[in-house]
Amino acid sequence: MNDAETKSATVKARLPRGLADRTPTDIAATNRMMAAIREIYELYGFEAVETPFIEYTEALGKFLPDLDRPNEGVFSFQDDDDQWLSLRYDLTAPLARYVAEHFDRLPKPYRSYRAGFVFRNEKPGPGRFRQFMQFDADTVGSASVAADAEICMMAADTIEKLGIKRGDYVIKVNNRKVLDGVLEAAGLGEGQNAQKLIVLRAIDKLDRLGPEGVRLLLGAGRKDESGDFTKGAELAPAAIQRILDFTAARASDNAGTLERLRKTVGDSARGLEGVAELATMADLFGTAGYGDGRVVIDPAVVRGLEYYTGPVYEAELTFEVKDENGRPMRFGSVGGGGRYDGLVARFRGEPVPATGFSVGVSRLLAALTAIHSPIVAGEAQRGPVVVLVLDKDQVARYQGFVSALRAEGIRAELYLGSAGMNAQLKYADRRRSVCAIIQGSNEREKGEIIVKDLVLGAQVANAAKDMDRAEYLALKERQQTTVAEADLVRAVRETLARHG
RNA sequence: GCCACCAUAGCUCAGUUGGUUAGAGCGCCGGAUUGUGGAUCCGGAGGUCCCCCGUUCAAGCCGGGGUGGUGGUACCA
Repeated sequence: MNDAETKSATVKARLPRGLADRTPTDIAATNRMMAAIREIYELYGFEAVETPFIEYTEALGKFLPDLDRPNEGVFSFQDDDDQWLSLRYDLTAPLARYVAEHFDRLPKPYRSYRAGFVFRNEKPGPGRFRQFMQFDADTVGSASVAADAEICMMAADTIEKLGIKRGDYVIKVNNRKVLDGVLEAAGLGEGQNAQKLIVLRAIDKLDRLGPEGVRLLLGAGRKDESGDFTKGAELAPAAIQRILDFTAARASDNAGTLERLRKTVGDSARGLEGVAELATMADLFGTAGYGDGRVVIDPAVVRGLEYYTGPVYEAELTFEVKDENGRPMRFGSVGGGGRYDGLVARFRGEPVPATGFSVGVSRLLAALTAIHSPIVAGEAQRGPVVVLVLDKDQVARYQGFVSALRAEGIRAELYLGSAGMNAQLKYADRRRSVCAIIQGSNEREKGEIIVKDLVLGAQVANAAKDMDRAEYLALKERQQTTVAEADLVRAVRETLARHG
């Protein structure tokens, strides 16, 4: 095979878009985040459960019966019996399936948490991935808004536990029933679900498009800068104004917001029920001390998902995140949730109230990385002790040093490459090893080994940039100690102890 | 899906009105030191200039088409 053929036969190493490899640093940062979240969730009395990545598509509610295939947004494939399977796109639908399947043996209300990757076949962007990690907590079997309020407060605790300061985030709360009431008052009744959905999506864009953009979407439609036209909800001007009043109803405090909401829903019974729920939650927040800006009622929050039936919540970072070119990055919410009283009922036929919250771990990690947060910028782990190979015919002897260290529980490895001493030390440096073990013929004849302290060496090198070579070499000598082979473990222990 | 912009070494980029053998910095590998990483100096490897077609004596550069990427927008069940 000539070069050209070799080249064309080579597979290009590339990752599909929207997916990411995780480096040791990423993994360590994620683990720290997960541990923090778990600690709060368990403190609140939630217990762990885990479901698989794959579910029947119909269990996820993503099968399109009219088209006889799953929704495009989910990764799907057919089993050998032709049944459609899908990768889960969130952790809520699989939980609903789990609870329905094991209903009789679960304590009710059932409080559980779970973490894992979810998959969405959508166009990726900054903070948007096709595989990403979520960390959810849900209470199934309680219709009380106390369950919703608790989850909002836990969300606040969780975000803070992740090292985000009070004031740098906010948990926004709204209620779908209030929105329903507003739509009712605006003349949109039961049968107009398609239009309701358009309204929902339009309100969801409020932060990007502003009230005027949303007004267009609620009316005839909106043409964006690129000339693309989005069809609107075709509502009457009075109805549009009522909806915009609703989204702008947030006042300086929760009591003021509730007062405005009462006016906006008019005499819609459902709307008033929603306002009453929000009032009860506001009381709970106030009593628990979360009414200080950590949890606020914000009617502009609706969330895009259809299945929410009552309170909805969203966790937002309030500081601006910029990319390396200084441009602001749009991350969206770093968590959210709400009440979904209908999801379990799909499996059981009887209503089972449920509410839950989801932390977008991947998105949060991306945001924290972008601002160089110390939570995610922790030092990479120290590497193992590296035993150098100076004489290739002495490998067995070197391997013996490695075994002796491992037997004492000290992480150690034999250099397995083929490079010279220089490169071997570079390797140990790259591995962030604390020390390297060196034995050439001179030492071997005396039954000795050298323990070279790489951390101390780095410190000396930094402080010694402009000394002459002789001085530099003299200092270098101090970074290594020569001991008898029998003292190997003791000498390594001392070196490790010096650097924590 | 629609719109805009972009594509030259592992990375960030330069490359003249179209003109021989396409460059820099960083990184990587090696040496200076029988046998000592990170500083310094020296050397080396590394390229289908995204692909195809066209214009031309001549294309990294011009034209057309494609592919890929980025951003916005839509969709996000």
